[in-house]
Amino acid sequence: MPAAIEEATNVLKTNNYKITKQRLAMLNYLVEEASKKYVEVTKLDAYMRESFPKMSHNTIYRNISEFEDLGIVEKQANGDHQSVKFQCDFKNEHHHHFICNNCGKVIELDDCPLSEEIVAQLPGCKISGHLFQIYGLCQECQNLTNN
Amino acid sequence: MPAAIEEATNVLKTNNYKITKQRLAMLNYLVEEASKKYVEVTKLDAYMRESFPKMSHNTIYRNISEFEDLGIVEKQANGDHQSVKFQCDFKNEHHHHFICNNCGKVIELDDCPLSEEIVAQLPGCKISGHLFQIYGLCQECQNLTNN
DNA sequence: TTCGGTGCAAAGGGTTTGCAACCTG
DNA sequence: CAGGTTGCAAACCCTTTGCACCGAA
Repeated sequence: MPAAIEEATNVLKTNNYKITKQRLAMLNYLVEEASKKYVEVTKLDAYMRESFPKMSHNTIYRNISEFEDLGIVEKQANGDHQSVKFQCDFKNEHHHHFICNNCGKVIELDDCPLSEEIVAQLPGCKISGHLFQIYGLCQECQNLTNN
Repeated sequence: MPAAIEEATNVLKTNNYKITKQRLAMLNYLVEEASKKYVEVTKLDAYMRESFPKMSHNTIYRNISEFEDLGIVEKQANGDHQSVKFQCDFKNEHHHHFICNNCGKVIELDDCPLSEEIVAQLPGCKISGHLFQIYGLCQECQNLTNN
């Protein structure tokens, strides 16, 4: 069993969630397909139901939601679609991403742009979070579209 | 007629869109309610159909989409909801926002965090855009929730 | 054995579509 | 008057819900 999946199942166990075939199948897919890029939830749903025809939307969506609560998965609303990414480390380290518009690939950035000068522009505001993402085409996808 | 609406109708005319009662009603609402904050499209839809019971979803959603194409409106996907904000100046000046999680109020920031150091971390990538938003509670909403 | 997890099927909510009638320019 | 725009109603897609059965611990 890959380390990432073992980590994830430990998180589940620790939080009194049971390890089921369906959850393992979803984790497998996420580790394979969504470790370095965001995958649309609808694609995950379609894939799971193709591979395991009896699996229900119910199971898929509820588990994704639980994975999110546990920090196993990161969810974001990009355009009209919800996408998820497997959280390789569960340390919840603060980081930002470049995201390829074509393939969804993610590149982590070193810096966080939330400087003190910016905070100073928001007197009286209680800041609870922020979002910083860069969009574009990764090198591979540029090559593809040039052909 | 408020200047903002005149500006918007000019954009419409310039692009060969007709000025209809419905579009004016929507612009009015947007100028009133969505000039300094994001408003959920569903709220706009509900309000328009309450004020003008014969107005159809069709009209509302298509017009919002056209307004977006023309730069009259800014759309964003926040969580599960689509929200829109009226673009006060159509100059498409580059700026970022603090957005209040409670009332949707927007405060413009002076700085853009896309530095050269960050770009340098993405060799070979073609950057097409970026997003930087700070979330939290504005002063007014903090006071409300404390009561 | 127990209760959390699942499959099934149906409902729900937001958004889009097709088309005839309408109205702006 | 013509073609863009609208209203109506239904379809659509994604997601959630209710409930009886199942199976991990």
